[in-house]
Order: sequence, then C-alpha cells, then structure tokens
Amino acid sequence: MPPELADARERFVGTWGQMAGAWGISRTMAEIHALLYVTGDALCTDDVMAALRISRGNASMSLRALLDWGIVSKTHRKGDRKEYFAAEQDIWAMFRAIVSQRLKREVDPMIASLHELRDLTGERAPGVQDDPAVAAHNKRLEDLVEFFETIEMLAGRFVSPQGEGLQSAALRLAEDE
Amino acid sequence: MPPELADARERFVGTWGQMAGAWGISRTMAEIHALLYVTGDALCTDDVMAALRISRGNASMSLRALLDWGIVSKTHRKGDRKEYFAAEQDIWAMFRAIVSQRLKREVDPMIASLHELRDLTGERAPGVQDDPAVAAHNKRLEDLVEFFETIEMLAGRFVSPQGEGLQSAALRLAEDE
DNA sequence: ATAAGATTTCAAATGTTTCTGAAATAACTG
DNA sequence: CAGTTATTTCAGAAACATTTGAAATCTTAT
Repeated sequence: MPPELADARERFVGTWGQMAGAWGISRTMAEIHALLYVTGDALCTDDVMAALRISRGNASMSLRALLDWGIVSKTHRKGDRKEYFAAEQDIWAMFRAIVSQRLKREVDPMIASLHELRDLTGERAPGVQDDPAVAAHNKRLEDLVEFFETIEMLAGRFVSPQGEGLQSAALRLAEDE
Repeated sequence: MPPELADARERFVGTWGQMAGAWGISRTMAEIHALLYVTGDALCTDDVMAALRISRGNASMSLRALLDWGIVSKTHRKGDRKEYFAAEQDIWAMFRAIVSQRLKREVDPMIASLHELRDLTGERAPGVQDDPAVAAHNKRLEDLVEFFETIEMLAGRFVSPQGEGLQSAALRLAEDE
C-alpha cells in the first residue's frame, strides 16, 4: 500500500470520528465505521483494536452497537473461527439506516409523549378548555404534533424499502425549480 | 392558571429536554427553550432560573447559546432594566434555524475536510493513482463528497429565505405518489 | 468431553461535558 | 459620578459518558 493511502485512510478515520456527534453515535463507533468503510474489506476484532489502539471490550461493544444500527455486518471466513466485520459501502443506504434508527429512537417516543401531553388539557380533560391560556397551549401542542408527524411521514417514505429512495427524492427536489 | 396547565407545561419542559441530544444542544438549553415556547411570553433570567431551578451562570450561558442558534430573541420592556427572552413560536422556523446552524457547524467543515483528503491521493498527488487500491479509495471519497454536497444543496434550499419553505416542500413530497 | 480460541460483560478508571457560585464587568438611574 | 441592578465569565465541582482490562461465557474442533 502506498504510504499516501495509509496516511489518507488514517486521516479519514479522524475526520469521520468528528462527525460522531452529528450522527448520534459515539466517537469510537464512528471511527470503527470509518475504518471499515475506508478499508473496504472485512476486518476482525484484533485488526480494529490494533488500527485504532482501543481495548478489546470497547471494540466488542462498539461493533455490536454498529450492528444494531445496521450499518456494519458480520461475516465468517472458512477455516477461521474469528468474526469479520464490514461496513455498508453505499453511503445512501447507510444514511437511510441511520435515519430509520433515529426515527425509531427519537421521533416515535416524542410523538407518543406529545399525545400524552395533549390528553392532559385536551378535549378529554373537562373544565379547562374554556380558559384562553389553555386554548393557546393546546394550539402549540397541535402544531408540534403536526410537525413531528410530517417529519415522520416524510422520513418514513425515504427509508421505506418499497418507497422511492432518498437519493432520487433528494435529487428531484434539488433539481426542479 | 389552571393547575392542569401548569402541570402540562412542566411535563412539556421535561419531554422537550429529552430531545436535546437529537437537536444537538445541551439539556438545559432545550429546557429553557421549551419553557419559553410553552409559556408563549417573554421571561427574564430570574424567571428562567426559578422555573428550572438552575444557577444564574447556567441561565446566562444557555440563553446566549439559544440566541446564537437563532431560536430565541431578546426584548426589552420600558421602565424595566432586565432583559426578556422569547422563543420563536413557529416550529418550522425553528427547525430551519437549527438545520441552518448544523449545516454551518457540521456539514461545511466535513465537506472541507473531504476536499483536503481528496488532494492527498487525487489527481494532484502524482505517482499513486495507478494503484487499484488508491482508485477504490478515491471512488469512496467521491461518493462521500457527492453525498454531502447533495445534502448541503437540498438543506440549503429548504432554509434559504427566498427558497420554498421546508414545510411546503415536505408536504409536496409527502403527498404526491 | 475438553481444551483452545473468540467474544461478551461489567466494575472501576478515565475522560468529557455541563453546572454552580461568586467575582468581575457592564448598564442604567438619579 | 456614585450607587444600584443586571449580566457575563470562569475555575472548580458535579454529573455524565466512554473506555479499559480481566474474568466469565460462549463456540468450535478434535
């Protein structure tokens, strides 16, 4: 491997690691993902430990978390007892997986909470809906519910297997005037 | 104020606070924003401190950060030396402000880093581009650059003042088959 | 069944972010 | 200008998140 490539890979890992916060994953997870993505090959736990100078426990837990997110997959090699891990190579597929997870982990619970909040002062809570402050409050909650449900519907269409892909939708929106 | 309303507001603050991570802001910032949003009125620092049981320093720093994000504004009242703070009440405007900030803080630097990385092994780096591993690496970087530039363009259109609003674009995409 | 190798778990250590409180600074009033 | 009130700053404290390393568990080959 040319030294330029090794250097470029190492820097890529660092750069991608800085995005961890934006994706909502830990730095090590992002670095492992970067390493697998930029390497292109499947690597075993020891490869990851050596490349990133991290402990076995950390590698194990972070790899499992990446599997949970659905952006890394496990493979086996015949005649080898180790497990090997490879990153999804299609960046759009990876983005869909992340969006899908975050919908489930963040948006769904928020919508559920907003529905509960609505019940506290809504139509089913007798004797309070005449107060103008309560009416204003209910209007705000309605706006939020509508916002999150729109986001959910939009994002759901993007990530659904049968729906149009995010990429094509993005390009369509980005191109037409 | 009916006790149901006070209770509903308090719960809303807690619920919104849990979204802090998803928006990329601290818990206190999210709670202050929630308080201002759900109250509808402008509040002064002492009101915020009392309602959330936080220190003056925390309130001051978090309010300034919310101003920086552009989702809270400062107002004055005649005959009063205190500053009052009010949250943007349009949830779509707030979302646009957040997206706009995160583009600037996260996506722009990532694109810049990817451009730098591309120079390490790209056309301007002589003598390495014949290696197939380098070619594969360059392809991956190209994919990423294209991905982020598409995201940037798309999001930029949503948040630009003269462009169509995010809401209308979202509805357009969500409705048509 | 057992031994070797691979993986997972988790308590303790480390690192990072956020918060407090008091001092310093700034802004207003008369 | 002096006095008063409001705001900002920042070092240390507290809370929170991540990582380590070694023991426990699981897997596979013979």
